[in-house]
Amino acid sequence: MLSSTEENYLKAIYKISERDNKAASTNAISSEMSTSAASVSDMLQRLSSKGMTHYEKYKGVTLTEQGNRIATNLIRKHRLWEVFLVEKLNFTWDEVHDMAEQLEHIQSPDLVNRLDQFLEYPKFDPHGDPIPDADGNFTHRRQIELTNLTTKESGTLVGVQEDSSTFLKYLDQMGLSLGTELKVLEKFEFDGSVKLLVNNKEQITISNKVCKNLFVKK
Amino acid sequence: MLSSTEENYLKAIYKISERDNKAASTNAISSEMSTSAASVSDMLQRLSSKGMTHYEKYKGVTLTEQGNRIATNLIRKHRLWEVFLVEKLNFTWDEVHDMAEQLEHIQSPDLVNRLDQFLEYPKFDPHGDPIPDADGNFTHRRQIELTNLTTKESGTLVGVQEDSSTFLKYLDQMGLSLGTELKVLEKFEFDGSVKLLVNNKEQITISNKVCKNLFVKK
DNA sequence: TAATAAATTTAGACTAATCTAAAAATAGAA
DNA sequence: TTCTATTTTTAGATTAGTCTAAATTTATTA
Ligand SMILES: [Mn+2]
Ligand SMILES: [Mn+2]
Ligand SMILES: [Mn+2]
Ligand SMILES: [Mn+2]
Repeated sequence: MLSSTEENYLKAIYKISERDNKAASTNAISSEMSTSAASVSDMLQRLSSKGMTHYEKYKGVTLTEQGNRIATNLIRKHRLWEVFLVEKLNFTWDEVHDMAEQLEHIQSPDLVNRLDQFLEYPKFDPHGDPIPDADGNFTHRRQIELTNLTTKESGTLVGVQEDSSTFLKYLDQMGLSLGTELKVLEKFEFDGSVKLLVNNKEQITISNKVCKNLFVKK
Repeated sequence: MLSSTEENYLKAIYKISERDNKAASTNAISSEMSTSAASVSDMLQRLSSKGMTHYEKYKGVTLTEQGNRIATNLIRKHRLWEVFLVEKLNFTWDEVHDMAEQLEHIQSPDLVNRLDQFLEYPKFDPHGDPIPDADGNFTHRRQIELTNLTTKESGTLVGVQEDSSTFLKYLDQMGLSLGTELKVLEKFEFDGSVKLLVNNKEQITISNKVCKNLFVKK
């Protein structure tokens, strides 16, 4: 059985490996978790001795099959709890992450599966992220960055990259939520900002940085 | 903000003070929590320096108003989560305690109240224990120990003292659950065991020890 | 390729929570 | 009331997780 701290390291390693498609470096983990590189280095040895990671000094870490299974299950729990908080307790999508960070560490052989059943097996969380099933399989969704749409192309907002509260509240204010229909009216070369038609009604302009954090389906 | 460990100490102190109607002794806490008396002694000083307890060396501890508020809220969270697990996720009453022990430590200003609303403000948990409201007020229930019923008296089972899984499973096997109608047919002086009529149907005999753990309402 | 910069690991220290063993204080019995 | 048993506290160690500073290794650049 792992501590919450160890579990968080596994999640960070999973996230980084997935993003960069290579072994997670000490510094990358350190910055992801806001801890010192020294602490990370220390923890990597412990996780390896517990069979959770493959680790060679100075070369970074990857998850073992067991480590991967635990990380995936944490993501499953995190996202199912987020669905619960939004669907059943009526929290907004910007409020749930911190609670889910705690709830994902609840140890119980059965709880997550009962929750899954209670929620009727949702495939995506409130931020559009896929929820792995009990075997760790994700539903793959063909989604592209909003920046990849060309002028006059349309798409549906299906996901966000960031899930910080400030970013999500900004989206709310702009009238953007999952399911919103978007049409690219104009792309400004100068700073990469984009003028959009939202749900065939309002026009808004958003920065390149915001665009990069939005996923759409054509 | 307190650690889970500190919170557990407050709960133990609350429980003991309530049961014995006096300051909780180091040994009582030690045995309640299965830790050494030395650890307890150490923790009591820390909790006092944080303003959670009134503590005088060798005299035991009581909770301050703040300590009491936190302990009560922990009990509120624990019991509401138990209701959730039984009512919504269909766990049985003997399965939920350990999960609730973890869930009660989730920190969120709002979660417990949303949960309370979602569950439609239950007044009692699956073991018949009262759930304090957001202000810390308990619904008092006039309940008596089954041992206090005399021969030929009847009552409804409304609560259990113990909530260990083994005890609850035993009750299930005997056909006893909250709401069950009981009539005392005979009391055996020799060992304090009692013959009962259950729901005006079956007859069972239970030991004195079991009796002491059952609460009924006449 | 050699020097320098960056990344990583090691060394040593700190805190929370725990323990055992020893010392001190309180309570109970003679 | 004095001795003894019990309870409680203190002393000293240990482990997980963290830190800063120093040492080491790897990568980059001249
Ligand atoms: Mn999240
Ligand atoms: Mn999410
Ligand atoms: Mn319980
Ligand atoms: Mn209960």
